[in-house]
Formats: sequence, structure tokens, C-alpha cells
Amino acid sequence: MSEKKIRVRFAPSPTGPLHMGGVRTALFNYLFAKQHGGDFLLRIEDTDQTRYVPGAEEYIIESLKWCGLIPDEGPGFGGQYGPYRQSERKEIYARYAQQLVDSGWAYYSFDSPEDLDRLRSEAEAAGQVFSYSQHTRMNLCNSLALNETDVKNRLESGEPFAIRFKMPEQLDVTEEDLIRGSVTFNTRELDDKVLFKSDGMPTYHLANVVDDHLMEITHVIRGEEWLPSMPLHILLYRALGWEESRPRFSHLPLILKPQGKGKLSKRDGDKLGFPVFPLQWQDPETAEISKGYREEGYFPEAFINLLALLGWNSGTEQEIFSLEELVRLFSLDRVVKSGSRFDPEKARWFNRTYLQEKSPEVLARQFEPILKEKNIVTSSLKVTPIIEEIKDRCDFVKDIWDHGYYFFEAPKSYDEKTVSKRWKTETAGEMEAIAHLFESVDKWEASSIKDSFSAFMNEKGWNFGGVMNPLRLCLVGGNMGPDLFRICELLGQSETVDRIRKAVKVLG
RNA sequence: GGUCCGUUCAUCUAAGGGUUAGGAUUCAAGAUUUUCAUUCUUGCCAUAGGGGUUCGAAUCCCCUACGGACUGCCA
Repeated sequence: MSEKKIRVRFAPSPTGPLHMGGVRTALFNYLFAKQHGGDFLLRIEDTDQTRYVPGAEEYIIESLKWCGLIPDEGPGFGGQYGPYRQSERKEIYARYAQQLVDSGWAYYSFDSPEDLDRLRSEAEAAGQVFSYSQHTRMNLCNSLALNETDVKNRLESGEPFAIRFKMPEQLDVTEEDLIRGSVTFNTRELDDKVLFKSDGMPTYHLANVVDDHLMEITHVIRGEEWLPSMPLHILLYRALGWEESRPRFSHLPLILKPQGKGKLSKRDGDKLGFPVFPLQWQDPETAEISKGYREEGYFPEAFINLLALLGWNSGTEQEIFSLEELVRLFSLDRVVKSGSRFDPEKARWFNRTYLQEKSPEVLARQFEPILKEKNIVTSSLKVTPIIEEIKDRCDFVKDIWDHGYYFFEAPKSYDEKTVSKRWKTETAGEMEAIAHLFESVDKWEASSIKDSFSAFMNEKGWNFGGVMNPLRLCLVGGNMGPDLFRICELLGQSETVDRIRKAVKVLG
């Protein structure tokens, strides 16, 4: 086993946008594969035709690409083990389902979905739970309970059937989960799962075992929600005679909602205002739009980093990791067992940390689309020093606008609270005097503006705070912003003077 | 209901029998910034409860409580 090439797969179902928990599963698979010099495959699990959602597969692939998790094999990525869409592997599964029936590990079930629904609701009404299992199978309509000729007739007459796994009685199934350690189930408590549906498609259970075997998957790394079906999968490998080469299992903890109970869902994002999906998604039926990390302005590196730390840590105090570092340091036995509550605040902090590490030039380039959207024409030469001045107050590229819009357009209004606090009766006259002073400044740089200003203030004997605060109000429309003289410099001499005069006119 | 998994500050987590239980986020206070934000410093805050085992338990065992997943011809 040690000489076998490591191969893992990410196997989402194209039923909608990829949840961030799904992205984390993909990430952990990717990290594990790359660390061992192995392969990371993408397999589309589209065995449920009724849940097909147009665009979902494209969405999944685009998401992985945005995150930098490029599959070695998969639909559109090539590979020697294809096809990588289960709907295109249909014939393969029927053969193995038949093999299981022939060898006595599975049986035909003729019970209609309606019959089973009825049994379930009857049981529920009686305060019980119906389960198709070793305890009930002999009372139901299947090839175990019916006599041979009856079964033969039904089959020959084309009556629809499903194939169910014949769960052994009283058998302990123990597996060493790479994250959780030893986990034991007794088959007595397990039901007879459908392996092959009456529509000719396999269920997840059969398809994933067959494909993982055929694709030579060595490690199955998936969400905790699959833990209860692990014994079934193990028994399927046994039943198909593949036990020797079967993959090892690891079950990742869930990502829980920020507050309240349960796992993170789409609704939490809507309610608390953060994305749950990597990319924006528009539901093709309802046209409803769900936010994406990309569109919200997260850097893919930051998104990956925060996902990696949700359930894994390096054992050191380091929190910022590049994908390359994660590949090097990742290890399944440092994955925590308990579910992690998602913290949108910390997610924002991760993005902030990445933003602060970027140069003003790079940020200026990323800021361009926002300026364009606002119909502002300027040059990167002007934008770069502005960003330098305000980047440390930003978490996202779009914050550059929120914290620095006044560099690009004159204030349209003046913050009321600041006006009432700072704008006195004598202010208009003082502002006019400053405007006049500024017109005469020779070298329009922060330091010389400051010198002229200070000299003038001392000469007049005016109070600095009493003048600087309203001056700031004239230039930016409020009481925020970086050093006032830097603002003057970046605004330019004539714009600065114009803004002061305009404010005097408006505020009197 | 049943099966399985889990439980360290509000949140993410470290400590794999011996530490004043560490870090990060959030929050609060102070400093700096003649503004705002940043930054810096400081502070608050945790081993779910009960029994064992042991010289010694967050760590090992048992019970209880709580939380979660699963229990579909969905994945």
C-alpha cells in the first residue's frame, strides 16, 4: 500500500452551488494529494436525474479554479480513468449490481416508493420508525420473501425493481478512521440500502464504491455526514471482492452556523450578511441570487486560508499560510474532530491581513474596476499614493472607495454632526483666509503646506484645532481621513482651494 | 425513537499525565494620531457536570448532560 500512488477525489453532486464546506472538503483532499505527490480528481456525482440543476457543474469547476484547486483529472481536465461524470458511467454499475445479486449480497425489491411512503407514515403515526432492514425484509415484496417463480415472473414481465443490499446480521464492522480513530458499527442496526434504482441508475452508495475502486482511489476524505454509511461502503468492498485494495477513510468535521444550532446553511448567510458560497450563484428557477466570496471582494488566498484553519491547525501559532505552505504542512491527524462554528468576523480579518500585505500598485490595479464603475477617469500614478495613504484602514479592495472617495470627487454634502460641532460663526472668515494663504503656497507638498499653515496660524494666534477640523470638513465632507496636509497635497492646489471656497459658500 | 460522532475563553484553536491552561478573532480600556481609522499596550474571558485510575488528569476509563450527523429508489 505504501508504494501505491496516492489518489483522492472530490465528488460533489451538481445540485446547486458549492457550499463553502464542500470547498473545504475539496481543499483538504487537494492538500493531502499534493503533499504526497498524488492525484486530485474531480468526479461529478449526478446519479439523481431529478435533482439536476443546469449550470451547477460549471459553477463547481469555476469555483475550484478560482480557489486554485486544479484537479489532475476530471470532466474537462482529462485523465485515464474517465468518464468522470457518473451519468456517463451508467452501464458499469448495472454489471456490479447484478454481480451482487448473483453472489447473494443483494436482492431485488419490488416495493413501490408509494408503498414504502405509506409504511413510513404508518410507522410514524404509531410513534415508530420504519426501516427496510433485516428485521422487516421478509414481510416485504422482494426476492428474499417471494418465491422463485413469482420473482421470475415479475422480472420477466418488466415490473420495476430496485436492488437492495442484504445487510448481514449481527456483524461488527470496525474501521480506523484517519481523523476519528476506531469506529465500530453493528450491522444489526443498519438497513438494507438501495444500491440500484428502478430508473437504471445506481445510488451514491454503489456508484462511489465502484468508481473509487475503478479509479484507484486510495483515500476517501469526505464530510462527517457520510460516517453512518461507512460500514455499508466497507461491506460493499468486501462483497465485490475488493477489500484488499480498498481506500482508507477520513471524515471531516462539519462547519456549523455562527450562532444557534446546526450546520452552516445558505439561510445563515442571508440572515447575517456573509457569503456561504465561493462564487455568486443565481438560482435558475427562482432567479434568487446568493452572494459569493469572490464577488464580496475576498481574495482567493484569504478564502483558502480561512477555510484551512476551520478544522485544521499547524500546531504552531502561525495563522497565515499560502497554498504551498498548506500543502507542505497539512496533515490529517491535525484535523480536529469537533464541528467548527464559522466566524464571519475572523473571515474578514483574514482578508484584511492579505490586503495589508499587498503593494499599493497591486491594489490600484484591483481598484480600477470600481473607479470605472463610478465613471472616474484618473491614472494609476494618482491612485497609487492615495491607496498608500488609506490602505491600512481597508479590509477589502472596495473599502478603498469608502475610505477615500473624497480623493476622487468633491464632497456632495457635509456631515451634519461635524458641522454643528466644528463650524462656528467665525469659521467662514478663517476658511477664506486659509484659501487665500494656500493660493500663495509655492511648493505644493504636505510638509511645506504645513509650514506655511503653521506660520500663518501662529501669526494670527488662531487655535489649531478650531481651524484644522473645519478645514478637514471642507475637503472631505466629514471628520475622517489621513493627515490633512497629505490630503491637500494629493488633492492638488486648485482643487483644495476650490473645495474650501465651495464649503464656505454652502455652510456660510 | 435508534445508531454513530463530538464537548478547552463569546468564536477558531494549542497544550498527546506535571505550564500561572498559550495564541488568534471579537469586545473593553489606555497611548499615539490636533480628526477618523490604523497602530501599539493592557485587560476581560475557558477545560460541561459527576465519579474513578494516578503522587499528579484538560489529557486515560465510566456515567450523566448537552450538541451534531445519519436514519430516502438524495447526495
